[in-house]
Amino acid sequence: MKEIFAGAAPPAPAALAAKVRTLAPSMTRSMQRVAEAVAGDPAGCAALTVTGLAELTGTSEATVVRTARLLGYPGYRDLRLALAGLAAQQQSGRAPAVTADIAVDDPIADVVAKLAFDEQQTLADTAAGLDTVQLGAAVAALATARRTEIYGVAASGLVAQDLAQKLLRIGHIAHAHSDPHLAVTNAVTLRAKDVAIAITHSGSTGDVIEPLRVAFEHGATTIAITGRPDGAVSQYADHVLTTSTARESELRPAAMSSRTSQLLVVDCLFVGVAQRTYETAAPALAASYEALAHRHSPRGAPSAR
Amino acid sequence: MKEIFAGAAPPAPAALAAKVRTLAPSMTRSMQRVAEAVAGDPAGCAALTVTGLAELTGTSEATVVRTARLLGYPGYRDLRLALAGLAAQQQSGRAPAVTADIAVDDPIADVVAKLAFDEQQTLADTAAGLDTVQLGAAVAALATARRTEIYGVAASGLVAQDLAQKLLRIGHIAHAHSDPHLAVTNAVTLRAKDVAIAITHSGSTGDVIEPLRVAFEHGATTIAITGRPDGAVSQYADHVLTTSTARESELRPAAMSSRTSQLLVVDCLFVGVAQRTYETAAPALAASYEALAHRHSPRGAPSAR
DNA sequence: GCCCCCGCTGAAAATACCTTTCAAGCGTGA
DNA sequence: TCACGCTTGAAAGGTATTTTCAGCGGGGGC
Repeated sequence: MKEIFAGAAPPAPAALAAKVRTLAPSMTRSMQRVAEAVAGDPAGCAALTVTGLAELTGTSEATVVRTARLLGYPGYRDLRLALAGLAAQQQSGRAPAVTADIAVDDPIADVVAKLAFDEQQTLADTAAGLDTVQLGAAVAALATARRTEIYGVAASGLVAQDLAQKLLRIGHIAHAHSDPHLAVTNAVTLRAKDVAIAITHSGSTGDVIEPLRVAFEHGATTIAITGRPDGAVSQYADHVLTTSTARESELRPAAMSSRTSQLLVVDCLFVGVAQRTYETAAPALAASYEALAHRHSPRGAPSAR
Repeated sequence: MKEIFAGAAPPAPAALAAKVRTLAPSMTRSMQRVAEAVAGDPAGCAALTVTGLAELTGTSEATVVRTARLLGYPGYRDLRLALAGLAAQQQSGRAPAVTADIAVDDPIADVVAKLAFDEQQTLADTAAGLDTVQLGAAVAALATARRTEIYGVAASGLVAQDLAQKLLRIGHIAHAHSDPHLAVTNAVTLRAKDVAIAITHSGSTGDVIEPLRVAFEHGATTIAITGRPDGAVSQYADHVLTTSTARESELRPAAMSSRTSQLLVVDCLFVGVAQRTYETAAPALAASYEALAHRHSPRGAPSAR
């Protein structure tokens, strides 16, 4: 896992707020205080030295440096540079206005606006935080895979199915599994050149980790799509793709934004694979479209208004 | 000199290139070399230490510091921070290239950016085009429904399942159907006070329209979620919720953006229902969360590194 | 034409800042 | 209750930045 992180995370430019949210759960109390200060006032913190930030957050220099490391920077110096960049970006217009939580008595129009905004934010965070090297490697593995098995339960199960559906449409052998027992028995049959993908927001869903572990130990290439790259699932993943974590609330379960984030990652995988296998993918897409045409009413497309 | 500058010039944020040009005439040869390097490649210079920049420009540390002072910063450290900010601004500035279609040879990073942007656009369009009156009526029907049946096939089938999962979590009786035959036989059993929802992007998917028609004729309240409000499905829908239609391309099937749009609508329905039934929904959500806790490894986050 | 003065320049010392180490404190599970 | 392991901050250690200072080169006066 060490190696994964070492190779994976070049300093993040704008994805800092997202990264803080992603990693916050795995932080200690003092580190969270530092991370919070940093995410809350990038400009202000960029002006401070290690000692200054340590005093501001009531911690020590060592803790500040540790936090910087956890966020993926070599040290505080580099975090500070990124902070300055972030501050400049925020300054120049697109200020990420903090959206209020959805309340019980919000009118329906507000609900629509808030949900749409939150999901847009989630997409931006995910795109910013996605490691394109890992993504590229995952795409390469998928493009040359003999077959692909995807494991996910509950909300992540739907994402798994979505990916399977798409890959099938471009002629790839792919299947999604929601049943943990069947998933494990399926994983046993995997070999090198096969690909296994686990999708879990928490990174610690046993029912999904287990099949990935089995696949990993049988020599398959394994990919984890998770909101917690430091979670247990990453142990058995050759490639880790990180989804963003938005704050949740009572009326807005985590499943909602994690799903949005996961779907974006899955779409990226799909498009990547389609690009790499364009010769076969393009005709396959066209053919599947053709095959479904008769399922729609004869005048399938009523004239546009 | 110290005092003069300290009082006079607050650090310049983005006007650095201009400042370099303005002050260039008053600079000595070595300082000009430094200033030139800094103005020419802010990002590159931001990555260098004093010593590095001195070597790069063939000068000494002292000269670099002097140049920084002349540009209005207390020292090189602060110039470097400003440089990082400038680099970040330039970076984020050249973003609007993402509106183009995804091409076969796009690098993976572009794919991520374009997909994220497109989906954000889809969300905005959907939110803008959603009829809150219809939405409110649909929510009202769902909130008081005895049970809810949701019909959708292929990609829309996953959206149907997503909604069913969510409604179940707050104690509503909901079920999603992908099998057209079972869907029809299920629709036959519906009565008044039951709700049927059809999800179809094209608005003309026979396999989904048929069960909705049956439900409609049996007196259930019917809702259509479709990208074509003038399509055949609307005939049998008491409430029509319109999803947005983004342009598609060879590598970006319509299913992708329609799914994003449909999910937003479904989330709005869910949150609306949760609001209206808050008394029972909140405890139910908490309980389902609790019930799943043991499915995750005891300590979700192994210690860092 | 030669010499002296002035200011630019870089090497090295001095300082500030960042990083690492280590032992004490604290919470946690047995 | 005790022991263990993780978290934490103080202080040592190292690196980057700043300052100092002496050398050097050019330009003008004699």
